[in-house]
Amino acid sequence: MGWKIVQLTWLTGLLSGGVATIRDVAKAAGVSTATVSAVVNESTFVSPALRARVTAAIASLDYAPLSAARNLKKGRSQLIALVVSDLANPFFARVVWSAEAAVAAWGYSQVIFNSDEKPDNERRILARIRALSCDGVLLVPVDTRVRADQRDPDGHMSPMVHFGRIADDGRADSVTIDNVSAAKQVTNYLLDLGHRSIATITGPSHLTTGRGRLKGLQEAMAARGLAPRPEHVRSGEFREDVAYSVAREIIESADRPTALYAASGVMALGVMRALADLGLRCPDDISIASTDTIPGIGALRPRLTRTEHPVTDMTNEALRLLIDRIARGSGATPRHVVFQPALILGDSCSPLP
Amino acid sequence: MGWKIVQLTWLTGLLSGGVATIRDVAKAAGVSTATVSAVVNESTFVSPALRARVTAAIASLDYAPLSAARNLKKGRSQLIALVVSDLANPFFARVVWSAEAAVAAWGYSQVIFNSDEKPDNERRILARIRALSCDGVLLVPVDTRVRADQRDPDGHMSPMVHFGRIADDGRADSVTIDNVSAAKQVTNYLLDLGHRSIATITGPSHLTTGRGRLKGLQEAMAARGLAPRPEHVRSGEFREDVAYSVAREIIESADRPTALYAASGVMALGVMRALADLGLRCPDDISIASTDTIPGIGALRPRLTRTEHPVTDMTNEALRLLIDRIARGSGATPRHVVFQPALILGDSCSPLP
DNA sequence: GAAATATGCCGAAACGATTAGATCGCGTTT
DNA sequence: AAACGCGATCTAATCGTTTCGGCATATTTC
Repeated sequence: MGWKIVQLTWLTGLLSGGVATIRDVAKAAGVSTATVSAVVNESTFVSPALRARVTAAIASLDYAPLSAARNLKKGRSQLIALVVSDLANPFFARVVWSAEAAVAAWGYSQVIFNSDEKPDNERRILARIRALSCDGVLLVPVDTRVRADQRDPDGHMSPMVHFGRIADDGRADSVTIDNVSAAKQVTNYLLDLGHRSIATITGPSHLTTGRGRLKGLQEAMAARGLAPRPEHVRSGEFREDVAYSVAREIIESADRPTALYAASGVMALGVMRALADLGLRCPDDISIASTDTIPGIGALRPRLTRTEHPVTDMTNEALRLLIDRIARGSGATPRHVVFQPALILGDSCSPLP
Repeated sequence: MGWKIVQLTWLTGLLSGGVATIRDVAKAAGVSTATVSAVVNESTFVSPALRARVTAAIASLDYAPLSAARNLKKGRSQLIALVVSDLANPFFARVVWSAEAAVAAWGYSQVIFNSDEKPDNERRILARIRALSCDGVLLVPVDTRVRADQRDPDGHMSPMVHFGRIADDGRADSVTIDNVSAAKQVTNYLLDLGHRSIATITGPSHLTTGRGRLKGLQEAMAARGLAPRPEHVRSGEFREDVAYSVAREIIESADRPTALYAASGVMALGVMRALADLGLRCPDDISIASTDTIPGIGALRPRLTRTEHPVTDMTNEALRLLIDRIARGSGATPRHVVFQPALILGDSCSPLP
């Protein structure tokens, strides 16, 4: 029972400055650091008696293992990086929200980065992520080029899943939405309503999201022997203000379309605002539909007809892939999971006589 | 010039498995690890010749210092935790966005947590933050009780700034909005329009935000010898669905108020949706005003009259306080910065005849 | 009852960086 | 010319944890 004596000494250890270390705990409990570690990590069997002493010591010292030290030894950081292309976009805010829960559920913590659609930022961020030695990366890619700098010396890539967009020639795992299908669903709905003059405000053509949604619209129209008028096809950043001004142009132009397809939620908002400012009514003057949604869209009248992304499912799946990739290494061939959007009918589109 | 020989050996070091370490670089450049460290950190003067060799070695080995090791030695993690109370709320999504930029500007990275307004979650998160040994915490507090577990052995608190709400008896630095003033500005505006029957849907009374906004409304009315009817004062979580159902109740009740003050942006959305569903028009049937906004509110018609928070300024200031606290330790007395909200006039309120 | 095998715990060497203190040249001063 | 100072670099200890190998002690096996 010699440990009762040393038990008195931990107080000095505690008072002598910083936070309690595993050595303080070991001393207080009268055991070795190996035993404390075993108790903390439940790695090997420890007798109930010692376990109790250690647990008590941990509690009284308010000890918590320092992750920096643990990470150094284990070579992991318990960190997963989420790099989104536009944090101001409610869609990605939603992703952050979903991802936080999923990441926490897997025992990791989530570091957030915003590339703001700028390749330079993306590069900086990826370097930073590497410096932090995050265990995995969830990336909404901005730069479509091959990202050689993210490859490790063996030529493999560090654990990374692309989200929402495909880049790097599909060499990374990815979770995306079927953009073509989304646009097709919306376009077919509009065509079924009798619309023939359909305009679209879509995203940048260098992104699979922008390209795919435009392609879907074109294919759906082509299937009925139609095509959008060139001046009715406009692409630009996925931003509310961009959509606002483009919508004004389109609507004020000589041949106003009868329907307008906005390729994202924030764009739809911009379009609606343009309409309101122009004193036009939807769907009486023009039908509006979109892909992707934004929170609070429920308060908007008319109710927007749109396709919605299963964001939570997509995020969970992305994280599953990432965890898997972390566990299994970079050997396996990349997997690409594509989700299907669902058409939500509102009353922002009216049939054409 | 003996280092040319060893230069050939770094390849073996590289091929022999993992990522390059500072020792590999040192060997490749024919210098000591101390010199490499000096070059990397620009801590002491290194001659141009050596610096060049080291830089070249770093580049060819694609070396990046392992933060886990660096953090262990330096006792810092380069991480700042942001704990928000509801990631689903666009207001906090906005905070995350602003904070990301500010945090990055200070050279830190941002770890996100969502307490979801649950004290238990908050406790878990704070423990996690401690384990990660984040250098600082930006916290939207949920639990108003004293957080003893966040105090270090000296009885001081770890660097932490409260955001949006005050808790822990104001022992931590804080950045908040003047909630009373916000509610007063809105209420006075409504009163000036002639409204006398003003209802409010406000936040939980245990939060300074909920309490303050109610207090502002009451004080503004009291200043004119008025008071809201008890059944017109409803408090609940800051959520869209809560506001929706409460709004329906209030509006469908016998004595419908002529104006309704929603204490937050999402609540205002819920109210607007309730109005739309009930087939009522704003401001003809009832005037609506709120505090705090949500992105995309610009598309909403009528334009909402509201007070807005200078979110970016608030976030920047919070981070400034936090950095300061990190640098200066926990000795200094806590500072509390209060921002003033601005009244934005829309057309969701009409004068009463 | 001795040998072989488990069991429970400890000692000490890593992990990869930083940094105080030691060392080594080399130009200045006296 | 000897002593000195100083700047540039290196050596080695250190941060707090995990973990491998070893060592008693307890249990089984013949």
